[in-house]
Amino acid sequence: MKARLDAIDWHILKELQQDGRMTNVELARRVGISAPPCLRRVRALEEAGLVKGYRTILDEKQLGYDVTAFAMVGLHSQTEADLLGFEKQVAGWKLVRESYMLSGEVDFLLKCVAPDLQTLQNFIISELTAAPNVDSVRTALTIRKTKDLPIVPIDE
Amino acid sequence: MKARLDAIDWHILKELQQDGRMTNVELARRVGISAPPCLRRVRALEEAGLVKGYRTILDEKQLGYDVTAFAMVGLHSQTEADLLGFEKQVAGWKLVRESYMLSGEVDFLLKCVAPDLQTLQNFIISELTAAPNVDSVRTALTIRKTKDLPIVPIDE
DNA sequence: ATTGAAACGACTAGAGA
DNA sequence: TCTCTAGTCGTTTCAAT
Repeated sequence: MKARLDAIDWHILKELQQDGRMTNVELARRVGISAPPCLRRVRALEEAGLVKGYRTILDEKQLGYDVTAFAMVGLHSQTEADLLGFEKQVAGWKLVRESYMLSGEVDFLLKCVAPDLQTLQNFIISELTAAPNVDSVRTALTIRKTKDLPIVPIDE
Repeated sequence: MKARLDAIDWHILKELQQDGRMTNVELARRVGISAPPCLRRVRALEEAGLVKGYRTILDEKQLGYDVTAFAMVGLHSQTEADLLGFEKQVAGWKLVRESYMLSGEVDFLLKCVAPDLQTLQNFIISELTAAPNVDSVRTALTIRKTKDLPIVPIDE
C-alpha cells in the first residue's frame, strides 16, 4: 500500500497540495523537469490513488454558513453492524460535512456546518439525538479556525 | 460581509468545490454560459475572497502518515493574550494540521497527523502537554474517516 | 452584463536521445 | 526514463452588442 516516490514526486505533491490549480508547465518549472514527464507523473500519482481529488476552498461564512460545530457522539452498541448503521445515517445528514470514527469513549466526531444556531440546534435535537443507537451527544461551537493546513505534512 | 450571488455564481462554486481542477471551458459549459464571462466570474469570486484557494487532496496513509488523532485541549487561562499565545504555539507544530478554538470546557480541538503512534505520543507528551498554559489534553485516535464532503453544503 | 473572434499560451502525443 | 517538437485545445483580451 505504501508508495515509493522519488524527490520529484514529493515535490510535485507538495506544490499541488498548496495550489491545486497550478498549470502543468508552472508545476514542471518548479520541480525542475519539462512539462511532458511532469504531466505523466501527475497522472501516475492520480492513477495510484495518492492524489484523491482537487477541491476549491470556499469561505463558508461569506456564503451564509455562520455556524461550525463539532458533535461528539457516543453510541449504545458498537457492533460493526451498528457502526455501519450509524455511518449510513450520517451520510444522509447534509449539514454533517465530515465524520470520524474514534477510539475511546466518544465513538464519532461530526463536523457540522449550518446557516445559524437555530438550524444547528434543530438538527442536534430532532435528528442526531433522536437517531437510533445514539447514547450521548456533546456539542462544541467553533469560535474560530486558528489553523488550516493541507493534511499531509510535507516538509517545506 | 455576506455576498450577493446569482444562480450561476452558486453553480460555479458548486462545480469548483467538487472539482477544483476543472477547465474553464468545461465549467462554462456546465453552468451554461460562454468561457469569458465564466472566467471573469471566477476571478471576481476569488477577488471577493469567496474562493480562498485550490487544494489537492492526498492519501495520507499511502504517503506514510498512518495516524490521525484529535487532541482536545483545555487551557488554564483564556484571556485573549493567552489564547493568542497558544495559537502561536500551535502554528509552530507541524503535525497539527487544523486547529479550532471552541466554546465550552474544551478550548481547542487539534487535528494531528503523524507517521506512527510513537511520533504522536512523543508530540503529545513532550510538546503539547508540556506547553505553557496547557491544563488538560484528551486524545482520540481516528479509526476511519467515514464522511468527507466539501465544507459548504451547496444543494446538489 | 453578454457573445464571438482572435492571439496567446498550455496541454499532450509522438519521436528520438 | 528524459527532452524536443508540433498540433490541439484552453485561456484571456478585446470589440461589439
